[in-house]
Amino acid sequence: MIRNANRKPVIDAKECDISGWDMENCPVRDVLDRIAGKWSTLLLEALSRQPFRFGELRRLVPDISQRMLTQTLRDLQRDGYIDRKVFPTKPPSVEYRMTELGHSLFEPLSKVLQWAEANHPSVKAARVKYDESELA
Amino acid sequence: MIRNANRKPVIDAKECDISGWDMENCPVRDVLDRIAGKWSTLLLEALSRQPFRFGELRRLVPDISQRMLTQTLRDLQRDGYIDRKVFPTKPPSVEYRMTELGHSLFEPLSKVLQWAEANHPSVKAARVKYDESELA
DNA sequence: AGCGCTAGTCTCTTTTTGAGACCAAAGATC
DNA sequence: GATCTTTGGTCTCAAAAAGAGACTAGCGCT
Repeated sequence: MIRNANRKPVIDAKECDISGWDMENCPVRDVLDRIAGKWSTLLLEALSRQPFRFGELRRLVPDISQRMLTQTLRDLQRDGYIDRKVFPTKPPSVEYRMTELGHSLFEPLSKVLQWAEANHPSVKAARVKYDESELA
Repeated sequence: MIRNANRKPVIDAKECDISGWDMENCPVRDVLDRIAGKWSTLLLEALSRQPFRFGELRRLVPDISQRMLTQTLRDLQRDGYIDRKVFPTKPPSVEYRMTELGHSLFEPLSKVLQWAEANHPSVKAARVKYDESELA
């Protein structure tokens, strides 16, 4: 006998909210939407090591456009992860340096990076397996 | 005396490569580009608790479009973080369940989520401060 | 005189994302 | 028995975001 699709859901959505998930004004989303960008993590990793100047970062991440570099740095600065310091040279040079807040964020974040490095083979294997099964 | 902007860079990009950063075939980028999406983390958090069906996830994350839900789930499945199980009901029902790999990823990832929740006030404060200084 | 360096901005094109209609078959409702 | 709902999607079109590349200004070097 085929079960009805309208079987009872695994759990009601409202119950899940109770278990500590507030959709409106969600802190996790608010914070993560910023560091989840394509370039944010990369820049944070670089700056976690030491301060860098704009051009250095550009050379360090060759396939980032100047536009996105500027924008991502500004976003990170706005959220308080990095400091921007302008030296009154001609032409002016700018140094980006990770703040305390940035370092405290990077601590757990680096664990994810380590996981990524360690489990890259598993992920690649999963992809191959998926693509093969799709092909059929 | 004003320093020349052509002062020696803090460090040469090549040196940074030596300290363990391979730009081509970078595992960190390859893995993170997937979980860095706007929705991935949200779905992983939900599925880390328990399996959910498509419609349940849609109701749980109300502002995701069906299109992006489908696509994100497929990406997560392809990378081996979740399993997709179809029940031959009419209409068919589909259950998404986190794999072992997914759980092992979520362990460090949840630390970042916790950080986000804990430090949300600091981030919001930083934004206010930044916006005020920009306003001037 | 001409080139390169600095840290960006501006514009244009391409890619990604979002909103919503549409699907087919079965169950529930009226 | 006609209609409405529900399932898990796909398809199309519009809007937003990202990428590519030109352009800026003042100084040093050749």
